[in-house]
Order: sequence, then structure tokens, then C-alpha cells
Amino acid sequence: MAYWLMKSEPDVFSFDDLIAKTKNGEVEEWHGVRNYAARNNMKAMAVGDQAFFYHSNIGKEIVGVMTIVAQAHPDSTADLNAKGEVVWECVDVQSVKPFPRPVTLAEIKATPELSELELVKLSRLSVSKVSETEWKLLCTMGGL
DNA sequence: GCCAACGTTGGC
DNA sequence: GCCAACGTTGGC
Repeated sequence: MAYWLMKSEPDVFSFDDLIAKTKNGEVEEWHGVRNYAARNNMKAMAVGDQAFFYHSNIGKEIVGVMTIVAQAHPDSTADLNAKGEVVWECVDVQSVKPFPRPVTLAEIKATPELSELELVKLSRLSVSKVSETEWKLLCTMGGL
């Protein structure tokens, strides 16, 4: 199993929105990614992988955990390229549980063990990898 | 294939 | 609102 971190602006789509949408078994398409590195990360995801939900711009904190429930598939909100090929893909996710205590970017930056976290090093990447060590530490910091 | 110009993201 | 970092585009 692999671990990931996915960003969303909470005024567009928040973790609470995800909980409301998926609590009854519905899935949420993580559509809208238009960056090759982020897309490649999604294509590398497997069903059962876990991902943090990070609120960018507003809050700037990890607010909860979600799970990948469908492998990458064509993004229905994206146009095809000039050759009619699918370029942009997305995975489907469901919420798992919120952090009892959100972990802020400031806290992450103040933690030496998290200095290599892709969220910090590649700040513009909207879908990034998290190592198992980083995952466990962040869950502890979040009160899980 | 290089690189300058421009656009976008996201933290501050 | 500003700006750094980075991606994309287009001229050569």
C-alpha cells in the first residue's frame, strides 16, 4: 500500500464536502488535475491506497484521511487532445476519517523529520507522495 | 532543442 | 496584493 497527499481549496471542495458526499457509499471523482506530475502520481495509485486531504490557501493544513477506491480513469471534465486521446485522468476517493487535530503547514515546516515531505519541497504539486514514515508521524500529529 | 515570455499555483 | 517556483508556449 502506498500513501499520498492531495490538495483542494476548501472554498471549492473541502474535506467536509467529501464526507457529506461519500458517507453513504458514493464515490468522489478527483477531477480537475491538469498537471502531468500530479496525474502520473494518480496513475500510480492502487485501490486501497491512503491519502491525506490537504486544504490549500485557506487553512493550509491536513484535515483528514481518504482512501482510493478506483484506479485512474479518464477525467470526464477534461477535453481530449488534438489526436482525440485521453490526456487527463483521475481516481475515485472516499473519506475515511477526519484528523481530531488538523496538522498545519507551519507545524510540518517546524518538524525536522518532515523536511523531505514533497508537500514542502514541491509546494506547487497538487498530488504528492508521502513515505510510510512520514505518514505515521503525520497521523500521530493529527491525533489518530 | 533552446530559451524568453507568459500563466498559474500557493504561501506569505 | 506580491512574489517565488515552476509549467507551458511559441519563436528561432
